[in-house]
Amino acid sequence: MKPIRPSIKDIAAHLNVSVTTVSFVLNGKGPEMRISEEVIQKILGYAREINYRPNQLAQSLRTGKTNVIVFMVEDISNPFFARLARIIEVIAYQKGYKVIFCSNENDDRHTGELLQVFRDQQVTGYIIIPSAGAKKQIKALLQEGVPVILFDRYFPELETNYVVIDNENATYQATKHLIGNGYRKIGFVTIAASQTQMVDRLKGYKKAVKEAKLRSRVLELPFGEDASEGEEHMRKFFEANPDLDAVFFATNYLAQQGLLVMREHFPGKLHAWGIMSFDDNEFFRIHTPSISAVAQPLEEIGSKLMEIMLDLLKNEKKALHQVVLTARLQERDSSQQKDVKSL
Amino acid sequence: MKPIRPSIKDIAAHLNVSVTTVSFVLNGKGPEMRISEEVIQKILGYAREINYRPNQLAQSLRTGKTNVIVFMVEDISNPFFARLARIIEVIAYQKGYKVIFCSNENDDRHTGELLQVFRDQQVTGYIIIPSAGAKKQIKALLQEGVPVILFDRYFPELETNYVVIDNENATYQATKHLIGNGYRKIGFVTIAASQTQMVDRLKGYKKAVKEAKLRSRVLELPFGEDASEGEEHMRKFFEANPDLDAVFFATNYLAQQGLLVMREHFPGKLHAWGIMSFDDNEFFRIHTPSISAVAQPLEEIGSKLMEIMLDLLKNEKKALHQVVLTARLQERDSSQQKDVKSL
DNA sequence: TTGAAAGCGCTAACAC
DNA sequence: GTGTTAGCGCTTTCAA
Repeated sequence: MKPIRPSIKDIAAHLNVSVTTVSFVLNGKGPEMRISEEVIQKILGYAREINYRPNQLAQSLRTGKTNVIVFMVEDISNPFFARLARIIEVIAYQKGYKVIFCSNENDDRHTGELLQVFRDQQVTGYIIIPSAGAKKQIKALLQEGVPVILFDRYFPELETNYVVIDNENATYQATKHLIGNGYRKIGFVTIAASQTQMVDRLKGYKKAVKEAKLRSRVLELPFGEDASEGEEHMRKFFEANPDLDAVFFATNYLAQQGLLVMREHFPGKLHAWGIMSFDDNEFFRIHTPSISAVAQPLEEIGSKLMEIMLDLLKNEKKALHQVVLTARLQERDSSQQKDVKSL
Repeated sequence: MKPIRPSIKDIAAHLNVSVTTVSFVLNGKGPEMRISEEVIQKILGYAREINYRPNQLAQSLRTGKTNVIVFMVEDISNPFFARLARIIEVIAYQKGYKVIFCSNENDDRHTGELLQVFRDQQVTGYIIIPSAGAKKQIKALLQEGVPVILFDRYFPELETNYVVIDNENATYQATKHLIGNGYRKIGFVTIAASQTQMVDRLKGYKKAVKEAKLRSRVLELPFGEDASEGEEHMRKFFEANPDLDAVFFATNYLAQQGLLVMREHFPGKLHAWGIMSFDDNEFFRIHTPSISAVAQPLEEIGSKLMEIMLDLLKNEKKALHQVVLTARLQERDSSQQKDVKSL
């Protein structure tokens, strides 16, 4: 039933030329190999006629290139990653690459296992958000010489390509924005993690608070907690700090949990407090009050990642690309002038 | 620099056995082929020692099986699809399959192009949300004999595997719930599409409304509009129907757009109207008022899809799996008893 | 200018 | 029980 797909051999046989000639022509090396125009046209024409499509498996086996790019994130169902995936996908398919995606759940063992699988698959390139302790695995990958790009965070000690945003400056500016709008007792909710991006965000907050001679009030949630535990911690933190007048969530899921806590336990604060989140989100526009956020430039991150990837794939001598992009502060109602808000 | 990966041949050479023996043993056919326990252990031991991993490309070229499953949805950045992707992913990797995902943008040409690419890649199985006019492409795929499962919607005229939910009954029940809670003038916002799931949702709404001897008020947005056009249409619809006391959005992104419109142009209605959405969402819990929704059983859909896929992959004689799952009504504040609400 | 042939790593029919 | 060998479909060196 399954129609036998024509192979290069069939073409050669039909046209009374050798497979070599066909292969050369099909790979655009006809002119280079000085194959006669007549033969070239004959082959191209027939290939089109029978709708010839090369067997990519065979091609890959031979060349060692699979044209598959892995996109590994913490959790593909996180809207931030999902939207990025979408952007990467579009560019990759345009350029003839396929994307395999996967979630490492921020777990080192899982990261290692997945990378093992992909190595077996001879994956062509990697775009990775590394889990906290994945330095060794990443290093091993680098040593194989395959293109690897980290993003969102990176290992300063490792000479890798990466695309990140200026987390420190972004939180610094956003915190200053809150201060500028009259907030003085700003809580910062983050997770206890040594990952560069979280460290930098905390740094930015502390810098702004210190400059304004305010006291920093940080809640560091234990790493790896589930949502309900996090919510419980936040509830206690808000309770223990009744004088807070603003809160800054260091990631979008922390904001999500925090908003829920506020809604359920401190409904009054929802409109009284200044609220700021890292990572923007469609729903922050819809929420009442609408939530101000540090918006990562998703399009830019995605296209930069692919631009670098394509460059690494093309050029034998691999340059080092380390890109820091600027985030944008999306001001909304939740961070409006304090006095105006509390009216 | 790149360490040469040991091949089956290396093992054979090192152990003074033939590649056949090695191949059999490694594929667990040792006992079947009555290869001596001693040789089996020797091969297994050495393979483990040098950390042998088969070249999957060669394996695939030979067997024609790639162990790659395609997961094609409208838009992977839609949270509904992203969460489903996550569920599929976990199961697939556990079973030794890889998942390639892609978005067809609900566009037939795009669907066709993607399928072409995957056919070239010798993809092992397909899980697809078909775009509206993709019947022909799906049919072609079926004829190749590869496992195909549709979900979310399907083509009744095509004998395919599918996993869907009982859209009609779900909207019927949800509409009855609104009616039961005192709402009488319920608008239904949907898109003009012939896709089974949208047709069924509208049907369910109409049935409930008719049974209650109420008038149906439907806004059918033109297919393929962008968000801002949709919002404009909704604004006009709400304006033209000032007596509405509830609104039912037929998809999560329509709800998203609608909530924004209400927030910006009819803030009073946000608390006065009954609101219901199809497809649940984390943010519906956080929203004020929290939004009631018809929740699709994501876990169940995902595991059912993979269960069917694994069955199709395993069994030569392929059974037909047509599964209809039940959605769950998630009642929240936005659909509370009308009189209670308007207090 | 074109063709023959080796071989990528693996499977499996067939031979011994 | 184990080995020989012919491919899977393609690229590429070498020879003509």
